[in-house]
Amino acid sequence: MTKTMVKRRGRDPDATRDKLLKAAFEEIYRRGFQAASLDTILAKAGVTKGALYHHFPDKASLGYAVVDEVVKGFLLERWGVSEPSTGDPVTALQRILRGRAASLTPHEVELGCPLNNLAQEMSPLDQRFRRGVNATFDIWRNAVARDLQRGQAEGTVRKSVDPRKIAAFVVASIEGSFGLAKGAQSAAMLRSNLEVLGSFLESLRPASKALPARERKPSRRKQ
Amino acid sequence: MTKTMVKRRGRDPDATRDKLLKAAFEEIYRRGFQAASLDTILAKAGVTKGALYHHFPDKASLGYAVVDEVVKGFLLERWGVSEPSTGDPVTALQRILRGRAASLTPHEVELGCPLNNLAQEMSPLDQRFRRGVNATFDIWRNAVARDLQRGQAEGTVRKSVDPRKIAAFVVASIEGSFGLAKGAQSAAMLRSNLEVLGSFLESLRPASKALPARERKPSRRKQ
DNA sequence: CTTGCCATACAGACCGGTTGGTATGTATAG
DNA sequence: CTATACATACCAACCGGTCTGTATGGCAAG
Repeated sequence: MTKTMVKRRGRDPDATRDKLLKAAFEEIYRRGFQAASLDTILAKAGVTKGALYHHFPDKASLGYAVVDEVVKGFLLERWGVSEPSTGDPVTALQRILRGRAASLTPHEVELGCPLNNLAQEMSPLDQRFRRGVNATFDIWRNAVARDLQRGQAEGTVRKSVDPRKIAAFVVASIEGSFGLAKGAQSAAMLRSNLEVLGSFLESLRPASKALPARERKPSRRKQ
Repeated sequence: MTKTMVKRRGRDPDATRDKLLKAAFEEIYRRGFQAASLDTILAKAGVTKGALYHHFPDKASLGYAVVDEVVKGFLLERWGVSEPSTGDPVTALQRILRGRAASLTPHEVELGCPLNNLAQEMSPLDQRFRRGVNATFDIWRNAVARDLQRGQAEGTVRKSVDPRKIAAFVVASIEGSFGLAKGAQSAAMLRSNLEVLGSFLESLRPASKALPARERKPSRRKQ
């Protein structure tokens, strides 16, 4: 109890590290990695260069840590990759899309997806950045692909489609939608795109016998 | 004949400007706008600061000019927006997608779409950048929407869809595909995504009577 | 045709500010 | 006492931008 409790005064290296990561994330999210100023990050975190270079060997390593320890979890949680999904994956994905569309903030419409921002800026410039960012995207893609595959086994997804290809397309469409909406500064465009993507997902269902399947009532059970 | 001919030696302000624009485009494409060094651009263009600041008031204006005079034409030409399309727009779009998929270079897989790069980096930081970039995207989106609308009038596109929403989604999917493929450094992923998008476009056709419409033979005429 | 002029079109030195990074000093916890 | 966890002063490199100097080429005057 004396270990990690009530130690706010004096030394607390973990808290210092966290403050650095959080401040770095915000600054990088706003200006991009290369344009992010260490002095600004330091000021925002309320620490000095000594603290920074005690915890990280250089600016790049701080960036890697932001990807691995902040952005990654942020994204996977926001897109429902963390918790396992059950039931029909098309409906599950559509629900996530609708949820995201409903909970959009002006802030994230303006700044876009932090992981995609880093991917676009740093991929050609830094292999380690690229690997780290792409690893997270891979987790997302694999999760979607696995769900679709399960859907195929359970008969809720057409077997003629390639789950991995669809998954890659879904993720790309989402990120592209965020990116273009950011350029257009239009939450409406983003919502519309997510909606179209949802209707595309509808086409992944197996063709029911002579029934247009335009509307579908999800049973109101929590699963 | 004495005006613009054989004047390669001595003064040629237009040529100087073009060299600056081209060098700036390449440097910005590689490093991003903010990280693009004027000295590098000048070295690549083979001119000096005096020339640069004679033709452009500052770095930002050089960037705007790159968008308007280099990237814009580059993109619109590459995606068939310049020449008007005739006939069924779904098939036309699919052909463009296949053409792009077939002509991908490792260079553009590595660096992505120059316009989208600028959009992602600069949109939140510089209103004029954002407007310029978004204006070009708007031209593209409008062209696609107009084609789809014409398709609706001609009976080759379902009337239940919103052309503008589909157009925005198509452009977003393409840009997202380039972005994610750039992060994954995978031309295969990019091609696969464009292929999936092509199959999505297929679903825009009006439902023919009791015929799965999986395959379709485009008549080999140049249309 | 020639001469002189002057706006144009650069060249290149220079500048203050900011950058990431380092070196050294010091207080704290164990 | 010692390793950890910072704080602070400092640095060379580079940044975008400015300033001054100069050569060119068209044009008007003679």
